[in-house]
Amino acid sequence: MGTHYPGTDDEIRALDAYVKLARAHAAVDATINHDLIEAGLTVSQFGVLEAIWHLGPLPQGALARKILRSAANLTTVLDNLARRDLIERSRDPADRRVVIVRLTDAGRDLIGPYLPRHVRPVMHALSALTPGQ
Amino acid sequence: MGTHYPGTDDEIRALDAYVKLARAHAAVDATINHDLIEAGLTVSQFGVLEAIWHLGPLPQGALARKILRSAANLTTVLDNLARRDLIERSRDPADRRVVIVRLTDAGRDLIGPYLPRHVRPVMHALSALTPGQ
DNA sequence: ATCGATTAGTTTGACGTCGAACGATTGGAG
DNA sequence: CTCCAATCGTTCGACGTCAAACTAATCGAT
Repeated sequence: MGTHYPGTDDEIRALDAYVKLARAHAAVDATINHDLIEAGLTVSQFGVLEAIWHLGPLPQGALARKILRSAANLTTVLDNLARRDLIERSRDPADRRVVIVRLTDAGRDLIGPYLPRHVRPVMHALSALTPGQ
Repeated sequence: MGTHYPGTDDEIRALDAYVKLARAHAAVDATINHDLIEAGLTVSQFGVLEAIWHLGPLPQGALARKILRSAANLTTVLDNLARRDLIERSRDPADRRVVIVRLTDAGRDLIGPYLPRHVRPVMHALSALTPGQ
């Protein structure tokens, strides 16, 4: 974003820290993204699959909080996963407002073997970074 | 995203660090976003206005690199700013491929007085955060 | 002078993201 | 039992974001 604000030393330090933080996150995210794209997944999609892989079928609301997204957004992300038959949705019989999200076999096949492979790029991106921070 | 990966200590530490980084960035960004929304600006729009406020009229490409966005994306962001008459675009007579972006009077009126007010929330978000990091 | 390679921006298509408004369902107060 | 408020998820509208394909313009080598 550029730090051209002519403020006090404190202000300049704060902006600097923010820019560093943003860049660090962007750098790691870029690596992760690149890694995920090869599996045909976005970060949010991966988050969903990872969550239900480890925790089992979940209500949509819990899932949204888990991956830090809005309920509205999760609807979209799940639509895209469901279109590829990686997840399926079903009403909770006990409370018919609730939608339970579960992995399909195809989803399990995709995310299961992928998890171990995914960790390495994350570690690499971080190790290339944390010294500077 | 949740750290449920059952890996080595190193892997768990790396994922932890990543999650912390992501959350830190999200937290600061949320505060900044909230602050900007009151001015009716997105982060990218703010970045554009801030850049040309400090640096003067810029070619679109330079602007894209400055705010770390793709050229395609900048086209969209500038469209939205131009629709509100906050910036204007003109061809560079010396190289007619180049589009020069400049602030309008309305843009200057909006961003000029806003800059000092904008710094405070950033500092506040950061100071509430950096101890944990 | 010409033609191919390069560069600046735009368009297109796909996905993400949110807030606000909305329909369906549930649970509680009376 | 009835009705109203709260909750869950979807829809809608607006914006952001990128890669890839494209147009226009420029530059360079022949």
